[in-house]
Amino acid sequence: MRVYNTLSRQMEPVVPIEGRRVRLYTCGPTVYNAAHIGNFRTYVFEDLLRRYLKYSGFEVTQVMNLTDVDDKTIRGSRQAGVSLDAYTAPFKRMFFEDLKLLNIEPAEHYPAATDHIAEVITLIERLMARGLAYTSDDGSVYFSIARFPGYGKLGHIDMAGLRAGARVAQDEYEKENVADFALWKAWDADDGDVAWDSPWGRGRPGWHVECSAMSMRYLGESFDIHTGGVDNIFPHHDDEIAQSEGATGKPFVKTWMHSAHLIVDGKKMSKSLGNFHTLRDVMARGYNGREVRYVLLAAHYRQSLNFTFEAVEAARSSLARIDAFMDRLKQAPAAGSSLPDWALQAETVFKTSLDEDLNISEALAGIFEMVHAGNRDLDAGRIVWSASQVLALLARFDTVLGVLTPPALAIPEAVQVMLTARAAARAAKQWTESDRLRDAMQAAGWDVRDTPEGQKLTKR
RNA sequence: GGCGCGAUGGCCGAGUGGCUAGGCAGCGGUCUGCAAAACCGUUUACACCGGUUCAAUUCCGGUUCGUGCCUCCA
Repeated sequence: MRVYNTLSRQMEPVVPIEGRRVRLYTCGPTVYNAAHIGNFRTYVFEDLLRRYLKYSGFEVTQVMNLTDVDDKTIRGSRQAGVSLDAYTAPFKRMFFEDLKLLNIEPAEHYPAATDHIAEVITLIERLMARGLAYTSDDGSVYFSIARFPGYGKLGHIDMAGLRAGARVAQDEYEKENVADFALWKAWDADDGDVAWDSPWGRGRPGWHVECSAMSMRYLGESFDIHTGGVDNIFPHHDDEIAQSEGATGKPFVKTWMHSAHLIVDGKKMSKSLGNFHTLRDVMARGYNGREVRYVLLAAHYRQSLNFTFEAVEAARSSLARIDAFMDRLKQAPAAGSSLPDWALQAETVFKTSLDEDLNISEALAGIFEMVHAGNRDLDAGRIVWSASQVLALLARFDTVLGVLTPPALAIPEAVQVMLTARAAARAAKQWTESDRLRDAMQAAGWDVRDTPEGQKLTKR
């Protein structure tokens, strides 16, 4: 398996530092609101990576952090008039619910920043001891980028060429260099009661430092893969490299992987354009997590993805096609004991495609070609292969894709009654009554079609 | 200004120096009481201008348009 490493800007083979275990750190959410579908694009990409590593025979230890203390969470809790914990708790809960809706496999660890203040302080002390950090008069601690050679290597930022721009806050005059970043922020009135004791006085951690502290705690000082959205390359991930390598003197991360952004209707998602969607917004329009997952999954992770409701509709139809094929396989007579050639080919395509930087589009194309070939055989009654083995192969694909298993159908009582009545009407060849019941079920959101095995229901 | 990415048929989205990606939608047919599903067939491509080459959607240069980052945004 090869992946694109942002650090080297090249494709590189995945070779774990230790044995077959891949240690993976994935930047998680800041829990100050409901995550939007753009966030989930990244989490779905990370889930694909995790699942495919396992499919390829690696073991995975994944960490996803929860940022539960920063400017936004503090501001939110103050506005709501509740404690920081009380403010972030529901967003944490909602985040895990959303992961479940999208069938994202749980990581091994979900450390929260507020539970790791001790680790943060220890890390800052190491940086102080090595002369890479300094305190300001108000009791904040900054990282000195001038004392860390190679700062900006991930984002390929040439610090000499940076414009001293409008986005540098006015009140940060205490820093030696405008690009120095806070490791520890001294308490001020806006922080309310959010503060921890430290050797430098009361305060709270800077943003970047939590990721270094928590990744080292759970994955060690050097680990295999670190991921996030492209916007995190600089400064966040470059700052992590500076802090971590500055403190340990060891390489921090071997491979950096970044997902491109999602756009909506061809434009950047923003609240002012009215194209800003949370997962719940999309589901409120009648789509399910599986359909959304398919849309987010189906495009290559380094390509920006255009999210439209038309695409969700297309995802629904595509999935229905696969569902119908799997249904047919379940009904197929027991015949041969091995896989047909077209299934073996799909397996090869699946592997060679995903091996090459997770080329999901090609892998899915391989599956659709398999559906096509399988249907043709089924129509022709040319079944000299084992349907159950084909189903088992699809199930193995699904350990990676997580979209092939349709949600269980809970048929409402009223629909069940109509279904039974319609079966009777059909037996008596009362077509008018049969059609009336079909329309009624359709109005209730259920499509019914007639097959040699009887009626089949599909939820719309 | 610096460092990047992209432009493929009605829509989404792979890929390749010569050989049908795939999905959705459309059209014709088979099947069906009628449908649906499925299958078969089928229409619409590689932004523009040059160059390299026997051959360019693919490589190189330029143009246009879009887009990301450049100090706490996945």
